[in-house]
Amino acid sequence: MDSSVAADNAEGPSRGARKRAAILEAAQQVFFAHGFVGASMDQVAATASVSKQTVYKHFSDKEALFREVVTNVVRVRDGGIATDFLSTGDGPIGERLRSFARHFLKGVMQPNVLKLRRLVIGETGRFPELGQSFYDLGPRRAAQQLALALRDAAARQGLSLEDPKLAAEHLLSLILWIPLNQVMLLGDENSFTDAALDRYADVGVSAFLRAYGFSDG
Amino acid sequence: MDSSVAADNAEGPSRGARKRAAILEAAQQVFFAHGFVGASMDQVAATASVSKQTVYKHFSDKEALFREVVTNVVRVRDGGIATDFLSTGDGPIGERLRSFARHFLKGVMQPNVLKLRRLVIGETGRFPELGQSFYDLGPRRAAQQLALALRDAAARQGLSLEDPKLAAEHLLSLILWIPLNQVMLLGDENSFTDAALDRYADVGVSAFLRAYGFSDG
DNA sequence: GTAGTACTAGACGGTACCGTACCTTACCAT
DNA sequence: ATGGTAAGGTACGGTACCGTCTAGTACTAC
Repeated sequence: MDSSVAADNAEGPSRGARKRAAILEAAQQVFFAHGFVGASMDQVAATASVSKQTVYKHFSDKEALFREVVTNVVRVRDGGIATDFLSTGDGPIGERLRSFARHFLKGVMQPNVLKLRRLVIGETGRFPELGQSFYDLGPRRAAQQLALALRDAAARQGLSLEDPKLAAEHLLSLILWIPLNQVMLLGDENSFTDAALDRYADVGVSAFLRAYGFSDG
Repeated sequence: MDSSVAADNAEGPSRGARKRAAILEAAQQVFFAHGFVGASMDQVAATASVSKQTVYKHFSDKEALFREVVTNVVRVRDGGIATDFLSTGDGPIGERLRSFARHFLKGVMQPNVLKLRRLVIGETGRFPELGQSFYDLGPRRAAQQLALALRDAAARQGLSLEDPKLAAEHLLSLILWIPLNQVMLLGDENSFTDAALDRYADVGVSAFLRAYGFSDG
Protein backbone atom coordinates (compact mmCIF):
# COMPACT_ATOMS: atom_id res chain seq x y z
CA MET A 1 0.00 0.00 0.00
CA ASP A 2 2.71 2.43 0.89
CA SER A 3 4.36 1.69 -2.37
CA SER A 4 1.25 2.54 -4.33
CA VAL A 5 0.93 5.78 -2.41
CA ALA A 6 4.56 6.60 -2.97
CA ALA A 7 4.05 5.82 -6.65
CA ASP A 8 1.36 8.45 -6.86
CA ASN A 9 2.10 9.71 -10.29
CA ALA A 10 2.54 13.28 -9.08
CA GLU A 11 6.31 13.02 -8.77
CA GLY A 12 7.54 9.50 -8.00
CA PRO A 13 9.37 7.68 -10.76
CA SER A 14 7.21 5.16 -12.55
CA ARG A 15 7.33 1.57 -11.40
CA GLY A 16 9.16 0.68 -14.55
CA ALA A 17 11.83 3.25 -13.79
CA ARG A 18 12.14 2.03 -10.23
CA LYS A 19 12.55 -1.55 -11.33
CA ARG A 20 15.08 -0.49 -13.86
CA ALA A 21 17.08 1.37 -11.25
CA ALA A 22 16.96 -1.60 -8.91
CA ILE A 23 18.22 -3.87 -11.67
CA LEU A 24 21.05 -1.50 -12.50
CA GLU A 25 22.11 -1.29 -8.89
CA ALA A 26 21.97 -5.04 -8.43
CA ALA A 27 23.84 -5.60 -11.67
CA GLN A 28 26.53 -3.17 -10.58
CA GLN A 29 26.97 -5.08 -7.38
CA VAL A 30 27.09 -8.47 -9.06
CA PHE A 31 29.37 -7.41 -11.91
CA PHE A 32 31.70 -5.65 -9.50
CA ALA A 33 31.93 -8.77 -7.40
CA HIS A 34 32.30 -11.43 -10.08
CA GLY A 35 33.26 -9.74 -13.34
CA PHE A 36 31.35 -9.96 -16.58
CA VAL A 37 31.76 -13.65 -17.28
CA GLY A 38 31.49 -14.67 -13.65
CA ALA A 39 28.24 -12.83 -13.04
CA SER A 40 24.98 -14.57 -13.81
CA MET A 41 21.73 -13.02 -14.85
CA ASP A 42 19.83 -15.13 -12.34
CA GLN A 43 21.99 -13.64 -9.64
CA VAL A 44 21.26 -10.14 -10.87
CA ALA A 45 17.54 -10.80 -10.90
CA ALA A 46 17.63 -12.31 -7.42
CA THR A 47 19.70 -9.46 -6.02
CA ALA A 48 17.30 -6.94 -7.50
CA SER A 49 14.33 -8.91 -6.14
CA VAL A 50 13.00 -9.00 -9.63
CA SER A 51 12.09 -11.75 -12.02
CA LYS A 52 14.48 -12.58 -14.79
CA GLN A 53 11.79 -11.76 -17.28
CA THR A 54 11.75 -8.18 -16.05
CA VAL A 55 15.49 -7.93 -16.43
CA TYR A 56 15.21 -8.94 -20.05
CA LYS A 57 12.32 -6.53 -20.56
CA HIS A 58 14.59 -3.64 -19.63
CA PHE A 59 17.89 -4.80 -21.10
CA SER A 60 18.17 -6.83 -24.22
CA ASP A 61 20.96 -9.10 -23.03
CA LYS A 62 23.87 -9.45 -20.64
CA GLU A 63 26.23 -7.31 -22.66
CA ALA A 64 23.77 -4.46 -22.91
CA LEU A 65 23.19 -4.56 -19.19
CA PHE A 66 26.91 -4.54 -18.55
CA ARG A 67 27.48 -1.57 -20.82
CA GLU A 68 24.66 0.30 -19.16
CA VAL A 69 26.08 -0.38 -15.71
CA VAL A 70 29.53 0.82 -16.61
CA THR A 71 28.53 3.94 -18.48
CA ASN A 72 26.08 4.75 -15.72
CA VAL A 73 28.74 4.59 -13.03
CA VAL A 74 31.18 6.52 -15.18
CA ARG A 75 28.61 9.24 -15.65
CA VAL A 76 27.79 9.51 -11.97
CA ARG A 77 31.40 9.37 -10.92
CA ASP A 78 32.42 11.98 -13.41
CA GLY A 79 30.09 14.56 -11.94
CA GLY A 80 31.63 14.20 -8.53
CA ILE A 81 35.32 14.24 -9.12
CA ALA A 82 36.81 16.41 -11.74
CA THR A 83 34.87 19.61 -11.92
CA ASP A 84 35.41 21.50 -8.74
CA PHE A 85 39.02 22.46 -9.06
CA LEU A 86 38.55 25.47 -11.23
CA SER A 87 35.81 26.75 -9.00
CA THR A 88 38.31 27.55 -6.27
CA GLY A 89 39.99 30.01 -8.54
CA ASP A 90 41.74 32.12 -5.96
CA GLY A 91 44.34 31.60 -3.26
CA PRO A 92 47.92 30.44 -3.29
CA ILE A 93 48.66 27.77 -5.85
CA GLY A 94 50.08 25.34 -3.33
CA GLU A 95 46.94 25.44 -1.26
CA ARG A 96 44.68 25.12 -4.25
CA LEU A 97 46.59 22.18 -5.62
CA ARG A 98 46.69 20.43 -2.27
CA SER A 99 42.98 20.84 -1.90
CA PHE A 100 42.38 19.57 -5.40
CA ALA A 101 44.75 16.66 -4.92
CA ARG A 102 43.16 15.53 -1.69
CA HIS A 103 39.71 15.70 -3.14
CA PHE A 104 40.66 14.03 -6.39
CA LEU A 105 42.56 11.22 -4.77
CA LYS A 106 39.73 10.57 -2.36
CA GLY A 107 37.34 10.40 -5.28
CA VAL A 108 39.47 8.01 -7.28
CA MET A 109 40.01 5.77 -4.28
CA GLN A 110 36.37 5.25 -3.50
CA PRO A 111 35.56 1.55 -3.45
CA ASN A 112 33.07 1.73 -6.28
CA VAL A 113 35.42 3.67 -8.50
CA LEU A 114 38.19 1.19 -7.78
CA LYS A 115 35.96 -1.75 -8.56
CA LEU A 116 34.87 -0.09 -11.75
CA ARG A 117 38.44 0.52 -12.79
CA ARG A 118 39.36 -3.06 -12.09
CA LEU A 119 36.39 -4.28 -14.04
CA VAL A 120 37.08 -2.08 -17.03
CA ILE A 121 40.74 -3.07 -17.08
CA GLY A 122 39.86 -6.73 -16.84
CA GLU A 123 37.30 -6.60 -19.64
CA THR A 124 39.26 -4.36 -21.99
CA GLY A 125 39.50 -7.19 -24.48
CA ARG A 126 35.77 -7.80 -24.58
CA PHE A 127 34.57 -4.18 -24.32
CA PRO A 128 37.24 -1.84 -25.67
CA GLU A 129 34.85 1.08 -25.98
CA LEU A 130 34.18 1.03 -22.24
CA GLY A 131 37.84 1.54 -21.47
CA GLN A 132 37.81 4.39 -23.93
CA SER A 133 34.84 6.02 -22.19
CA PHE A 134 36.36 5.55 -18.79
CA TYR A 135 39.61 7.06 -19.93
CA ASP A 136 38.05 9.98 -21.75
CA LEU A 137 35.69 10.97 -18.97
CA GLY A 138 38.16 10.23 -16.19
CA PRO A 139 41.91 10.74 -16.49
CA ARG A 140 41.80 12.53 -19.81
CA ARG A 141 39.26 15.10 -18.82
CA ALA A 142 40.92 15.68 -15.47
CA ALA A 143 44.28 16.18 -17.12
CA GLN A 144 42.87 18.67 -19.58
CA GLN A 145 41.12 20.78 -16.98
CA LEU A 146 44.18 20.63 -14.81
CA ALA A 147 46.42 21.66 -17.66
CA LEU A 148 44.44 24.83 -18.23
CA ALA A 149 44.46 25.71 -14.56
CA LEU A 150 48.19 25.09 -14.30
CA ARG A 151 48.96 27.25 -17.29
CA ASP A 152 47.03 30.14 -15.81
CA ALA A 153 48.56 29.70 -12.41
CA ALA A 154 52.02 29.59 -13.93
CA ALA A 155 51.38 32.74 -15.92
CA ARG A 156 50.30 34.47 -12.75
CA GLN A 157 53.67 33.63 -11.24
CA GLY A 158 55.56 34.78 -14.29
CA LEU A 159 56.44 31.21 -15.26
CA SER A 160 55.63 29.62 -18.56
CA LEU A 161 54.92 25.92 -18.77
CA GLU A 162 56.16 24.66 -22.06
CA ASP A 163 53.84 21.65 -21.89
CA PRO A 164 50.93 22.17 -19.52
CA LYS A 165 49.35 18.84 -20.44
CA LEU A 166 52.50 16.99 -19.49
CA ALA A 167 52.76 18.95 -16.27
CA ALA A 168 49.17 18.05 -15.43
CA GLU A 169 49.81 14.39 -16.07
CA HIS A 170 52.95 14.48 -13.97
CA LEU A 171 50.96 15.99 -11.14
CA LEU A 172 48.35 13.26 -11.47
CA SER A 173 51.12 10.68 -11.56
CA LEU A 174 52.61 11.91 -8.33
CA ILE A 175 49.26 12.00 -6.60
CA LEU A 176 47.71 8.77 -7.82
CA TRP A 177 50.31 6.19 -8.65
CA ILE A 178 51.40 4.96 -5.25
CA PRO A 179 48.05 4.25 -3.63
CA LEU A 180 46.25 3.36 -6.84
CA ASN A 181 48.79 0.87 -8.10
CA GLN A 182 48.93 -0.72 -4.70
CA VAL A 183 45.22 -1.11 -4.30
CA MET A 184 44.76 -2.32 -7.85
CA LEU A 185 47.14 -5.21 -7.29
CA LEU A 186 46.52 -5.94 -3.63
CA GLY A 187 42.81 -5.51 -3.88
CA ASP A 188 41.84 -4.37 -0.44
CA GLU A 189 39.53 -1.46 -1.09
CA ASN A 190 39.79 -0.07 2.40
CA SER A 191 43.46 -0.33 3.11
CA PHE A 192 44.10 3.42 3.21
CA THR A 193 42.84 5.81 5.83
CA ASP A 194 41.79 9.28 4.77
CA ALA A 195 44.81 10.67 6.55
CA ALA A 196 47.16 8.40 4.61
CA LEU A 197 45.57 9.45 1.33
CA ASP A 198 45.87 13.11 2.26
CA ARG A 199 49.52 12.55 2.95
CA TYR A 200 50.09 10.98 -0.48
CA ALA A 201 48.30 13.93 -2.03
CA ASP A 202 50.36 16.46 -0.11
CA VAL A 203 53.77 14.97 -0.80
CA GLY A 204 52.82 14.49 -4.43
CA VAL A 205 51.86 18.13 -4.76
CA SER A 206 55.05 19.23 -3.00
CA ALA A 207 57.20 17.23 -5.37
CA PHE A 208 55.27 18.67 -8.29
CA LEU A 209 55.75 22.24 -7.09
CA ARG A 210 59.48 21.69 -6.76
CA ALA A 211 59.74 20.01 -10.14
CA TYR A 212 57.90 22.74 -11.97
CA GLY A 213 59.31 25.70 -10.15
CA PHE A 214 56.15 27.01 -8.57
CA SER A 215 56.64 29.05 -5.46
CA ASP A 216 54.34 27.50 -2.93
CA GLY A 217 52.96 30.78 -1.60
CA MET B 1 62.09 -40.04 -35.05
CA ASP B 2 63.77 -36.71 -34.66
CA SER B 3 61.83 -36.19 -31.53
CA SER B 4 63.11 -39.42 -30.05
CA VAL B 5 66.64 -38.44 -30.92
CA ALA B 6 66.17 -35.01 -29.43
CA ALA B 7 64.77 -36.64 -26.33
CA ASP B 8 67.97 -38.58 -25.90
CA ASN B 9 68.20 -38.45 -22.16
CA ALA B 10 71.68 -36.94 -22.26
CA GLU B 11 70.45 -33.33 -22.14
CA GLY B 12 66.98 -32.83 -23.66
CA PRO B 13 64.14 -32.31 -21.26
CA SER B 14 62.00 -35.37 -20.76
CA ARG B 15 58.82 -35.74 -22.77
CA GLY B 16 56.83 -34.99 -19.67
CA ALA B 17 58.68 -31.75 -19.14
CA ARG B 18 58.23 -30.75 -22.75
CA LYS B 19 54.50 -31.42 -22.61
CA ARG B 20 54.28 -29.51 -19.38
CA ALA B 21 56.01 -26.52 -20.91
CA ALA B 22 53.75 -26.63 -23.94
CA ILE B 23 50.70 -26.68 -21.69
CA LEU B 24 51.97 -23.76 -19.67
CA GLU B 25 52.62 -21.72 -22.76
CA ALA B 26 49.24 -22.53 -24.24
CA ALA B 27 47.54 -21.77 -20.95
CA GLN B 28 49.31 -18.46 -20.75
CA GLN B 29 48.05 -17.56 -24.18
CA VAL B 30 44.49 -18.63 -23.48
CA PHE B 31 44.26 -17.05 -20.04
CA PHE B 32 45.76 -13.83 -21.33
CA ALA B 33 43.22 -13.70 -24.10
CA HIS B 34 40.06 -14.67 -22.22
CA GLY B 35 40.69 -14.29 -18.49
CA PHE B 36 40.35 -17.02 -15.92
CA VAL B 37 36.62 -17.63 -16.17
CA GLY B 38 36.51 -17.10 -19.91
CA ALA B 39 39.24 -19.59 -20.69
CA SER B 40 38.35 -23.23 -21.14
CA MET B 41 40.49 -26.22 -20.44
CA ASP B 42 39.56 -27.75 -23.78
CA GLN B 43 40.92 -24.66 -25.44
CA VAL B 44 44.14 -24.93 -23.48
CA ALA B 45 44.54 -28.57 -24.44
CA ALA B 46 43.83 -27.86 -28.08
CA THR B 47 46.23 -24.91 -28.19
CA ALA B 48 48.95 -27.02 -26.61
CA SER B 49 48.22 -29.86 -29.07
CA VAL B 50 47.75 -32.08 -26.09
CA SER B 51 44.88 -34.13 -24.81
CA LYS B 52 42.89 -32.84 -21.91
CA GLN B 53 43.87 -35.91 -20.01
CA THR B 54 47.49 -34.86 -20.19
CA VAL B 55 46.64 -31.41 -18.93
CA TYR B 56 45.03 -32.90 -15.87
CA LYS B 57 47.94 -35.24 -15.39
CA HIS B 58 50.25 -32.24 -14.95
CA PHE B 59 47.94 -29.79 -13.17
CA SER B 60 45.32 -30.81 -10.72
CA ASP B 61 42.67 -28.35 -11.86
CA LYS B 62 42.03 -25.05 -13.57
CA GLU B 63 42.97 -22.93 -10.59
CA ALA B 64 46.27 -24.68 -10.10
CA LEU B 65 47.11 -24.22 -13.75
CA PHE B 66 46.23 -20.56 -13.55
CA ARG B 67 48.38 -20.03 -10.49
CA GLU B 68 51.25 -21.81 -12.15
CA VAL B 69 50.96 -19.67 -15.28
CA VAL B 70 50.95 -16.42 -13.36
CA THR B 71 53.76 -17.23 -10.97
CA ASN B 72 55.76 -18.57 -13.86
CA VAL B 73 55.45 -15.36 -15.85
CA VAL B 74 56.13 -13.26 -12.78
CA ARG B 75 59.29 -15.23 -12.13
CA VAL B 76 60.56 -14.92 -15.68
CA ARG B 77 59.65 -11.28 -15.95
CA ASP B 78 61.26 -10.45 -12.64
CA GLY B 79 64.64 -11.65 -13.78
CA GLY B 80 64.65 -9.35 -16.75
CA ILE B 81 63.48 -6.02 -15.45
CA ALA B 82 64.57 -4.84 -12.10
CA THR B 83 68.04 -6.06 -11.43
CA ASP B 84 70.35 -4.29 -13.80
CA PHE B 85 70.20 -0.79 -12.50
CA LEU B 86 72.70 -1.16 -9.70
CA SER B 87 75.14 -2.84 -12.02
CA THR B 88 75.75 0.42 -13.87
CA GLY B 89 77.08 1.95 -10.68
CA ASP B 90 79.10 4.76 -12.19
CA GLY B 91 78.45 7.79 -14.30
CA PRO B 92 76.35 10.92 -13.80
CA ILE B 93 73.12 10.32 -11.98
CA GLY B 94 70.99 11.81 -14.71
CA GLU B 95 72.38 9.46 -17.29
CA ARG B 96 72.07 6.45 -15.04
CA LEU B 97 68.49 7.24 -14.16
CA ARG B 98 67.55 7.87 -17.75
CA SER B 99 69.05 4.59 -18.79
CA PHE B 100 67.28 2.78 -15.99
CA ALA B 101 64.00 4.51 -16.72
CA ARG B 102 64.06 3.66 -20.39
CA HIS B 103 64.89 0.06 -19.72
CA PHE B 104 62.37 -0.31 -16.93
CA LEU B 105 59.54 1.30 -18.83
CA LYS B 106 60.22 -0.82 -21.85
CA GLY B 107 60.13 -3.91 -19.66
CA VAL B 108 56.87 -2.99 -17.99
CA MET B 109 55.26 -2.13 -21.31
CA GLN B 110 55.95 -5.45 -22.95
CA PRO B 111 52.71 -6.99 -24.19
CA ASN B 112 52.96 -10.06 -22.02
CA VAL B 113 53.66 -8.05 -18.91
CA LEU B 114 50.73 -5.79 -19.67
CA LYS B 115 48.43 -8.73 -20.22
CA LEU B 116 49.61 -10.27 -17.01
CA ARG B 117 48.99 -7.08 -15.10
CA ARG B 118 45.53 -6.80 -16.54
CA LEU B 119 44.79 -10.39 -15.67
CA VAL B 120 46.04 -10.09 -12.12
CA ILE B 121 44.09 -6.88 -11.58
CA GLY B 122 40.96 -8.43 -12.98
CA GLU B 123 41.21 -11.57 -10.86
CA THR B 124 42.24 -9.90 -7.63
CA GLY B 125 39.01 -10.97 -6.03
CA ARG B 126 39.46 -14.63 -6.90
CA PHE B 127 43.23 -14.89 -6.42
CA PRO B 128 44.39 -12.26 -3.95
CA GLU B 129 47.73 -13.94 -3.37
CA LEU B 130 48.66 -13.54 -7.03
CA GLY B 131 48.28 -9.81 -6.82
CA GLN B 132 50.44 -9.89 -3.74
CA SER B 133 53.15 -11.85 -5.57
CA PHE B 134 53.01 -9.59 -8.56
CA TYR B 135 53.27 -6.53 -6.37
CA ASP B 136 56.08 -7.87 -4.21
CA LEU B 137 58.22 -9.08 -7.05
CA GLY B 138 57.44 -6.16 -9.32
CA PRO B 139 56.81 -2.62 -8.10
CA ARG B 140 57.80 -3.26 -4.51
CA ARG B 141 61.14 -4.80 -5.29
CA ALA B 142 61.93 -2.19 -7.91
CA ALA B 143 61.10 0.61 -5.51
CA GLN B 144 63.29 -0.87 -2.83
CA GLN B 145 66.32 -1.32 -5.05
CA LEU B 146 65.79 2.10 -6.47
CA ALA B 147 65.52 3.66 -3.04
CA LEU B 148 68.93 2.31 -2.09
CA ALA B 149 70.50 3.55 -5.27
CA LEU B 150 68.95 6.97 -4.89
CA ARG B 151 70.14 7.33 -1.33
CA ASP B 152 73.69 6.55 -2.35
CA ALA B 153 73.55 8.85 -5.33
CA ALA B 154 72.17 11.64 -3.19
CA ALA B 155 74.89 11.17 -0.60
CA ARG B 156 77.49 11.39 -3.32
CA GLN B 157 76.08 14.79 -4.26
CA GLY B 158 75.99 15.98 -0.68
CA LEU B 159 72.19 15.75 -0.56
CA SER B 160 70.23 13.74 1.92
CA LEU B 161 66.91 12.25 0.96
CA GLU B 162 64.69 12.22 3.97
CA ASP B 163 62.55 9.44 2.52
CA PRO B 164 64.36 7.48 -0.21
CA LYS B 165 61.49 5.02 -0.59
CA LEU B 166 59.08 7.83 -1.33
CA ALA B 167 61.51 9.38 -3.76
CA ALA B 168 61.84 6.07 -5.54
CA GLU B 169 58.10 5.70 -5.82
CA HIS B 170 57.77 9.24 -7.09
CA LEU B 171 60.31 8.46 -9.76
CA LEU B 172 58.43 5.35 -10.76
CA SER B 173 55.21 7.35 -10.79
CA LEU B 174 56.64 9.90 -13.17
CA ILE B 175 58.01 7.24 -15.47
CA LEU B 176 55.17 4.76 -15.53
CA TRP B 177 51.84 6.41 -14.91
CA ILE B 178 51.14 8.10 -18.20
CA PRO B 179 51.73 5.26 -20.61
CA LEU B 180 50.72 2.48 -18.23
CA ASN B 181 47.41 3.98 -17.21
CA GLN B 182 46.62 4.71 -20.80
CA VAL B 183 47.37 1.25 -22.08
CA MET B 184 45.60 -0.45 -19.18
CA LEU B 185 42.36 1.32 -20.00
CA LEU B 186 42.62 1.59 -23.75
CA GLY B 187 43.99 -1.86 -24.20
CA ASP B 188 46.08 -1.55 -27.31
CA GLU B 189 49.30 -3.28 -26.42
CA ASN B 190 51.28 -1.77 -29.24
CA SER B 191 50.17 1.80 -29.18
CA PHE B 192 53.53 3.24 -28.11
CA THR B 193 56.65 3.29 -30.18
CA ASP B 194 59.96 2.78 -28.46
CA ALA B 195 60.80 6.40 -29.10
CA ALA B 196 57.62 7.58 -27.42
CA LEU B 197 58.34 5.43 -24.41
CA ASP B 198 61.88 6.75 -24.20
CA ARG B 199 60.49 10.24 -24.22
CA TYR B 200 58.14 9.48 -21.31
CA ALA B 201 61.06 8.02 -19.43
CA ASP B 202 63.26 11.04 -20.10
CA VAL B 203 60.77 13.72 -19.13
CA GLY B 204 59.82 11.74 -16.07
CA VAL B 205 63.42 11.54 -14.96
CA SER B 206 63.94 15.23 -15.63
CA ALA B 207 60.96 16.17 -13.51
CA PHE B 208 62.23 13.88 -10.79
CA LEU B 209 65.69 15.42 -10.82
CA ARG B 210 64.20 18.88 -10.49
CA ALA B 211 61.85 17.86 -7.72
CA TYR B 212 64.53 16.21 -5.64
CA GLY B 213 67.31 18.66 -6.25
CA PHE B 214 69.76 16.43 -8.05
CA SER B 215 72.19 18.18 -10.30
CA ASP B 216 71.92 16.37 -13.59
CA GLY B 217 75.66 16.16 -14.23
C1' DG C 1 -15.20 -2.46 -11.74
C1' DT C 2 -12.64 -3.81 -15.81
C1' DA C 3 -9.38 -3.89 -19.46
C1' DG C 4 -4.70 -3.72 -20.12
C1' DT C 5 -0.14 -3.56 -18.83
C1' DA C 6 3.91 -4.73 -15.97
C1' DC C 7 5.59 -8.19 -13.11
C1' DT C 8 6.34 -13.00 -10.82
C1' DA C 9 7.49 -17.76 -10.72
C1' DG C 10 9.23 -21.55 -12.57
C1' DA C 11 10.43 -24.52 -16.22
C1' DC C 12 12.87 -25.54 -20.55
C1' DG C 13 16.01 -26.01 -24.78
C1' DG C 14 20.37 -25.44 -26.03
C1' DT C 15 24.95 -24.86 -25.07
C1' DA C 16 29.32 -24.79 -22.76
C1' DC C 17 32.35 -26.34 -19.50
C1' DC C 18 34.90 -29.00 -15.67
C1' DG C 19 36.81 -33.02 -14.32
C1' DT C 20 36.79 -38.16 -14.94
C1' DA C 21 36.54 -42.75 -17.21
C1' DC C 22 37.70 -45.92 -20.78
C1' DC C 23 40.20 -47.73 -24.14
C1' DT C 24 43.75 -47.37 -27.65
C1' DT C 25 48.28 -45.91 -29.29
C1' DA C 26 53.12 -44.34 -28.97
C1' DC C 27 57.27 -44.45 -26.59
C1' DC C 28 61.21 -46.19 -23.43
C1' DA C 29 64.14 -49.60 -20.79
C1' DT C 30 65.64 -53.97 -20.59
C1' DA D 1 61.12 -58.10 -28.94
C1' DT D 2 58.26 -56.99 -24.95
C1' DG D 3 56.22 -55.30 -20.94
C1' DG D 4 55.14 -51.10 -18.60
C1' DT D 5 54.38 -46.32 -18.53
C1' DA D 6 52.93 -41.91 -20.57
C1' DA D 7 49.90 -39.80 -23.70
C1' DG D 8 45.96 -39.59 -27.16
C1' DG D 9 41.13 -39.49 -28.36
C1' DT D 10 36.68 -39.38 -27.00
C1' DA D 11 32.72 -39.82 -24.62
C1' DC D 12 30.17 -38.93 -20.33
C1' DG D 13 27.97 -37.19 -15.80
C1' DG D 14 26.98 -33.28 -13.62
C1' DT D 15 26.43 -28.59 -13.42
C1' DA D 16 25.73 -23.83 -14.66
C1' DC D 17 24.12 -20.45 -17.45
C1' DC D 18 21.67 -17.63 -21.21
C1' DG D 19 17.68 -16.32 -23.16
C1' DT D 20 12.79 -17.74 -23.98
C1' DC D 21 8.24 -19.39 -22.91
C1' DT D 22 4.00 -20.16 -20.34
C1' DA D 23 0.83 -19.25 -17.02
C1' DG D 24 -0.68 -16.85 -13.34
C1' DT D 25 -0.62 -12.33 -10.33
C1' DA D 26 -0.35 -7.35 -8.92
C1' DC D 27 -0.98 -2.90 -10.21
C1' DT D 28 -2.75 1.32 -13.15
C1' DA D 29 -6.15 3.91 -15.89
C1' DC D 30 -10.51 4.86 -17.32
